[in-house]
Amino acid sequence: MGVKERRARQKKYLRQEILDAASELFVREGYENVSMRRIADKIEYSPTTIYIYFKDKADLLEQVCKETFARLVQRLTKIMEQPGEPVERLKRGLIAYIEFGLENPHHYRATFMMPIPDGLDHEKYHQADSPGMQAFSFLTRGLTDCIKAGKMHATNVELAAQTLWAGIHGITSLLITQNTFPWVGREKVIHSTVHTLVAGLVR
Amino acid sequence: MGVKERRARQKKYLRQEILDAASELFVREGYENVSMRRIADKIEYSPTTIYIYFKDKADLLEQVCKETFARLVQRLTKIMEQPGEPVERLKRGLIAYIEFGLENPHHYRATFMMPIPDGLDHEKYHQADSPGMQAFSFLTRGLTDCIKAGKMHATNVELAAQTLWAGIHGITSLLITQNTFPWVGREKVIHSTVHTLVAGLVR
DNA sequence: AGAGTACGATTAACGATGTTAAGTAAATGA
DNA sequence: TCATTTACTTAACATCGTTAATCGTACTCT
Repeated sequence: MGVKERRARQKKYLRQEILDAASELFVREGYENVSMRRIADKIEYSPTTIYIYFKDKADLLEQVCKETFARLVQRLTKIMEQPGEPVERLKRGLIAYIEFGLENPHHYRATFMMPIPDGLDHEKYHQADSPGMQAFSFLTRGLTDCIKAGKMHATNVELAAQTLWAGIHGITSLLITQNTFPWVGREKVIHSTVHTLVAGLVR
Repeated sequence: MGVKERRARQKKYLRQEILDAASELFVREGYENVSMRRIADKIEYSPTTIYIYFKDKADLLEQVCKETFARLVQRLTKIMEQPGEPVERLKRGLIAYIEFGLENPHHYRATFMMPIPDGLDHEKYHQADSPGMQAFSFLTRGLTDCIKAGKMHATNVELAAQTLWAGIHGITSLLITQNTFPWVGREKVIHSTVHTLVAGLVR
């Protein structure tokens, strides 16, 4: 009776293969420069096959990004588990977020720099279990840790977290899109942003 | 002999008409949802006519954004001319920038949230006279005003300006793309971002 | 005034895109 | 063994940005 299962396994395998091919192409050339036909060529299937496994191109991208951001969550978890001074830990988390975005510019762009599709997924998009939201929740956790340790005044944690997010998203996205801008130095401006944000909050 | 001039005037007129039509459509529906044919329909010309006045669709968008950002520069100039406490003035400028971005989300997205085209315009893109750079220069000017007034320590003005830009760009772009996110309140988070940034810098 | 020309604008077409409908062939279940 | 489901493909549609070829006319020059 293991037939059904074998088929399901094969199906899952091809799905993953599509995901991998799409991911590699998206990473290398960017979402809008990759066509469904190119992805299909890469895995040596017909273009329409992809539509059996994914609703459309946007859905495919969404799944690819989900995978990628799960890795970010993993990385942040590791940082937050480490002991030590909570403010320094928070800073390390912020920097990890930024570096992750710069390592995966196309995925980052797709998840945080694209207009949310017109579909009525208004709620679905910011569900707590989505990798994006999970990553965000690390901010509030890191902040409460700082407050508990008396390193920060407890005003409005949610507001502070959103402020932090804005800041690190800002430098991440700017470095991605404006990479020809005469930055004073990538590392420098990353550090300065993180430092300024935290300094502005601890005060 | 005014013939040449009349023709030039007519040409300029149509060019402006294309610009206006494109701008309105871009604003209403976003760059990628507007086709050349739609723009042509709106002004009741053939699609190919647009190519007489603009190199391609990207060029058209660039010119549209140029126009829009000239308005931002105008607004910032007005703010910077006003007398008063320089830190407060800087803050007003930052908020004006953010509000401008939120008022013109499609243009803002086009100029600051899109990957810079592969063309070798690496230098052309960040020329000092481009509206984007002009807007940025207000930051350094606002900062030096603060330093001169003794309200801020003079460390690295350029670095501080870039940090500020990252921050205000962050909240602007996030509010544009993640408009379904459960923000604690648009005004609140804008104010918090601006406040945190300057607080982190003055210290 | 008439021939030549330059130029604004158009028609037609190309290649590529995302996506759907219809069809095929093989594996499955009765 | 025959019907049905399943995985996949071929063909096609509508639309896109863009180019080439062409048309018509207002202008220039002799």
